[in-house]
Amino acid sequence: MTKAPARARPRTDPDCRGRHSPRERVALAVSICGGRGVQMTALRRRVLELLWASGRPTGAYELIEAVELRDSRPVAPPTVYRALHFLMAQGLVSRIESLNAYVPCAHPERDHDCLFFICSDCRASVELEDPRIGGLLAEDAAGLGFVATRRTVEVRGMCALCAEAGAA
Amino acid sequence: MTKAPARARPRTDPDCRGRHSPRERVALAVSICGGRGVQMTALRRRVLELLWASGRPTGAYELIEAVELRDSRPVAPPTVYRALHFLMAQGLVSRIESLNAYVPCAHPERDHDCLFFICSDCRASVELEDPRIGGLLAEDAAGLGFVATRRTVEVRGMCALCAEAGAA
DNA sequence: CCGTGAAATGTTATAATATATCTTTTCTAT
DNA sequence: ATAGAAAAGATATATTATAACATTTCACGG
Repeated sequence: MTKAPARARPRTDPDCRGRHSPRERVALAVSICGGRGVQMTALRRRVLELLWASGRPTGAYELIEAVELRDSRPVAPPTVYRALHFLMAQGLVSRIESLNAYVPCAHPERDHDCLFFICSDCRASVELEDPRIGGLLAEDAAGLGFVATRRTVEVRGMCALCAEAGAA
Repeated sequence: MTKAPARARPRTDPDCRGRHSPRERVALAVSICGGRGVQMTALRRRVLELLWASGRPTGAYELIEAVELRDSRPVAPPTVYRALHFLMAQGLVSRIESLNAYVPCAHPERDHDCLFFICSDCRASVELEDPRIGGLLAEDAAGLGFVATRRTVEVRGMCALCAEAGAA
């Protein structure tokens, strides 16, 4: 008699940054694009690098400045917005709607359903996967006859570090 | 031996509009504000009325025009934005982040956790309550030591009516 | 009733975010 | 090499939201 399959559990993965460097992240993205036959151009790559380097949700205009700084040339908004649209379409970046900001996706290799915890204090965000939530949303959608294509789940509040600092 | 408490179930309530007129909705809001000792002014009330009348998520600038039309006078953005902030603070209106748009809350009398299903085709939105999702989010937050204050859950896709129309 | 202070609103200007459109460059595949 | 497609550059503008300060309104105590 085999063991019952484990219940789906949230995949806490708050800081893969510690285990995978931005360089590795970008290399993975390049490889994913290669496998899909889409172009990870220099600009798109630069935007992704900067997002990984930033460490927190980053606005489009901040990215524009960062690209200008890094590449020593003027860059207009559509340039960066186009790169962001591409990266989002490839699942390499997510937009945090409640911040008008962008974050690199921790696990682009999996087909994800991102769930963000955003600290109102330090503005950091943590990405989690919890397949149970997707399951409930699917169930609710089915009850409405609704065909879901995209899910946005964002939780605002205070992260453990800031709560600790505040309590001190 | 008493029956076990029923499991929490989603409260499907896609169209209370059919059962409660906008007038009733606004009257309820007025009464809630009265009970809280906050002022439901003419302007705030007008904005709420227009949101109920609209029947779909409505942008701030659309509301500005609607107020101007209804009240035959020019209205500047801060006027409407302030009313929206008030209504959101009272739980009478929610912002749909992924649309930059506002909707009246179906059940301001309950302390809710709104969950929106937004049709990309007809732009309508349906509000649902599913306490199970709040529960999972709370659990995930606790696992991170995160203290949640606000939840945004938005599902994009196609509603039953549009899917049907499209399939035809 | 009247004044007073707080809350709300009016007014003007501007910030922040995002896209439309057209041109030029670069890349891919033959 | 070169044609066609994709990407990026450039310019202008649309959309969403707030800052800052002036004026009005309103509840309440005198």
